[in-house]
Amino acid sequence: MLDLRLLREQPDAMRAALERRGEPVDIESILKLDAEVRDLMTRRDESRAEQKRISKEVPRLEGPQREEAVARSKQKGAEVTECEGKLKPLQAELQERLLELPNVPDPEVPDGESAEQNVELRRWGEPRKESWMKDHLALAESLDLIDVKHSARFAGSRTYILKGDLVLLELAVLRYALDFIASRGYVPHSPPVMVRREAMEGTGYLPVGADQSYELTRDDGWLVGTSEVPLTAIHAGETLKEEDLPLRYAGISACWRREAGTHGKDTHGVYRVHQFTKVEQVVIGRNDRDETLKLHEEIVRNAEHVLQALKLPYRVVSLSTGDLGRQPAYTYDIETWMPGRGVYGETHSASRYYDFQTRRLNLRYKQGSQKPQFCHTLNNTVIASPRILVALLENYQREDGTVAVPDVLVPLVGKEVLG
RNA sequence: GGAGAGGUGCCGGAGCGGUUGAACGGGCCGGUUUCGAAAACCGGUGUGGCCGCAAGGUCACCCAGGGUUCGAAUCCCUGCCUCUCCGCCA
Repeated sequence: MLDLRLLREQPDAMRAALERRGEPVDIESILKLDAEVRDLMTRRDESRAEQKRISKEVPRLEGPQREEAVARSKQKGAEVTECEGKLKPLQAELQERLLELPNVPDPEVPDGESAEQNVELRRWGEPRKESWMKDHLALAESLDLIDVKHSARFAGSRTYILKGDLVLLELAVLRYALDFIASRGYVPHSPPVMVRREAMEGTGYLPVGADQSYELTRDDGWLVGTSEVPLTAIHAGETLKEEDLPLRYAGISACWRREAGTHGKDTHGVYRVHQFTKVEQVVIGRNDRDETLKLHEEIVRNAEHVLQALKLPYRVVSLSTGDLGRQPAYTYDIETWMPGRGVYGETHSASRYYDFQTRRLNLRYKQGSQKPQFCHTLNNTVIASPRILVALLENYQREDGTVAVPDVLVPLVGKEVLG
């Protein structure tokens, strides 16, 4: 959520910044609503102040004087009720409109209409693509490591069954990622993946984007698409102590995505699925842009470190305004080389939000007697499976049709070759 | 699923219809005292909205949302959460 004060004070600059996302933004009608709301609030408060004054007199009065005071107080009460009747729907609408606005892209975000205009920042490793290489599904099926035919029958599209050694590899890579991120001071959390509306709304996944999440209709609940949601919501409504920041959290959880609007896209194998497991890093920091930029670099480098340990070639790109999600102000994606696809595929997404999420969550901090301020938030993937398995299988396959286990995972898998 | 108890400020804990933003104790901050510290004593100690250059004014907030009343932390209803007991089940 954006700062209403900023919208009031510099509407033109805000509109221009938001419209870089390629959609027209109607700030005027929001400001009009805001003005009406404030006017009604003033009138409401004045009536209520008068009513309070009168009703304090009541116990000291008797007879007709008392009757008269009660009547006047009642009159003021009616005015209050009238103002509130008008105020409520307007406030609800204003809140709704504010929740619908996306974040302001940072000036550094490259202009663009889509992922085509994302800017590559750096590459690591040597991408390999040999003629004998298979894609991950053909490879895994030949080794009996993935079964999508049976899962489709009883669980639907975009589902999968990992089997045999691949289960060990998945657990190993998740464990490796968790151990690594914990060693960097990120406290591991295994959070609920079923959360209330407020947590989804507070992190920006609602109301816009509701069609991307699974809603539990019998109960008040939503399945999260990432543990960013529960981890960022942990301290919602609290005022943290400045000296405790930044909080570095890691989450491991199941993640659920409806993938609405992606029919026919990435349908092969387990690249794009409805349920997956992810180790995530979340940072809750001070309202300090320089520090936030440093933390952003930190979480990207953390992920790069894991990919380098796994010896997977990757590149880092800066998302353009056309590819940037609604909540982040800036996002780096890390794309890992996938020989089967012959391209780099997105495996990580590292975003900074500034105070966009914390305004929604009412998550603040303060130092001593200073005024509370909204925290900044950031997050990034550490490892997401099965997508990372696509990269591991395809990059580690050998000409004889077997798959090697990355050195750093051998102790965790308990073997050097899959199959 | 059934029965009961309860949710008050940083913490503990009063208040149960009017002058209570909230007694009292603890914590924390500042001061007095001290060579220094402890103890003691004195003072201070929430957040948000609106108006205002400011000083300040005003409204709201005692889990949340409704209601009763001239007036609610206090009464009523609903929801959420916690605890105890019973049932059921991993």
